[in-house]
Amino acid sequence: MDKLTIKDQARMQMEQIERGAVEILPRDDMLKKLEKSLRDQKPLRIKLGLDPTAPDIHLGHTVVLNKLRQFQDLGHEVHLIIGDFTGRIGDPSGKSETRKQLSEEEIIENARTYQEQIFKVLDKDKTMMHFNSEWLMTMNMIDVLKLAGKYTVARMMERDDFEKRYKEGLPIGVHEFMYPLMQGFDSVALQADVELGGTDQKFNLLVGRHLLKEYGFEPQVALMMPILEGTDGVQKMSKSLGNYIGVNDEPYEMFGKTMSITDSLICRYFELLTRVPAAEIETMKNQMAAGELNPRDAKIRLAVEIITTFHNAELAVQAMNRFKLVYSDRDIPADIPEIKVSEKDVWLPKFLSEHNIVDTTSEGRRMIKQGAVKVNGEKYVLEDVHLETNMVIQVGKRRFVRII
RNA sequence: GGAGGGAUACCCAAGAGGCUAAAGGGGGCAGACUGUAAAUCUGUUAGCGACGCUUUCGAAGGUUCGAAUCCUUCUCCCUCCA
Repeated sequence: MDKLTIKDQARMQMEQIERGAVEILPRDDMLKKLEKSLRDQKPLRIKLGLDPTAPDIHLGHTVVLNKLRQFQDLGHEVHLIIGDFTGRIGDPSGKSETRKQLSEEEIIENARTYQEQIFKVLDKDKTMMHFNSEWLMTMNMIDVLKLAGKYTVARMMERDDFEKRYKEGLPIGVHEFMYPLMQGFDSVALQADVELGGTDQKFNLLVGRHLLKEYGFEPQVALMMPILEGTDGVQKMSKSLGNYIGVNDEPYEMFGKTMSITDSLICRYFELLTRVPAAEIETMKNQMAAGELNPRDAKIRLAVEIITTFHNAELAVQAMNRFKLVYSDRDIPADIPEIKVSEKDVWLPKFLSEHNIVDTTSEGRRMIKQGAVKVNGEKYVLEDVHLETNMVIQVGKRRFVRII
């Protein structure tokens, strides 16, 4: 192992870097940068920009974070940029409408929450944090115009979402044109070697590459990771769509959400979210196709892997057991919320809404009418109920309370 | 600056004075089924101690026995022309 040439080492790094990546632009530059880094014994500067809009990180974000972690393990430097300044504009990427602008307090709070979660994946000691207000805030109008002059409206309009919005008659704020330029300027400020992003970031990443050149630096390489589909299997995972699994979700919540993904997503999740070797994933895929492996069991394993990563193995097993109890055995879990009552004879819809088991009394009535309510495991169709100590009320499959 | 067009529930989208708490689709929730919070099918999807009442069709006024629908003003968006 001592006699590996620099080219060989670079190739080995490249192989790891390419795993899971959708596109590396340009690939040759990546390889050259790796070689140079090895030769000069100087780590590459890997950049990732974060828009502090949603404070909660979900598994979709971790796809890119995992890749960053890989770079760290290969000895490179990770630079995270909290877009505290750009967050005030809102990234137009993949949006059919203009984003809300954030207040300063929101941004600070979100950035703080971000950091807490990010280090579940990244190595804190090898990560550098920046706020892009550091350099964007101090620019004056001349600097801004100079920056704006580096790109043309026509090229800006090439961007998929701008074009689409324009055609569909949806508004595009002029300030939104500045977003890719500012993100690109972040790369200039950092002199980034590589910038990571989802495939939706392609345009922004390439603008960064262009700007580095314009400002007389070595252009960055753009590395794009796939966008993870949410639990619905159709749209990308996002908090606003509600199809996400958050890294801060409780183990049981994570388990359930993982079990709710569509079967066709199982292998993809394994590939992008776990460290299960590719060969093993391939085997599972074949077994499922052949009917030898129940997709449910594959999902159980997936859920355990995910919870182990973000919590620990013990909690993962607990969550699994609870899930099996509730769904496979149709039983009542042990640790359900308890409600202390003084009144014994209650109107159930009101009771359920008062204790946040349903949102409104109307919904409560609906649930009863639909046969979704069970008392001590028996279907309950009346609206009035006489409560007793230790009585268990269930609404739907996963909402339980115990009366004490 | 001028001329047209538009805003409907969580989202998309019908409706053009009473039959509209508002079609249809998506999403959500529930039931059945099972292999699971998968797939499929079915139901349901403003609130209220409720065969009634209250709020809801960009906002505010007005016409009318009666308005999402007609009128006025305002806000926001789009298109074309400058």
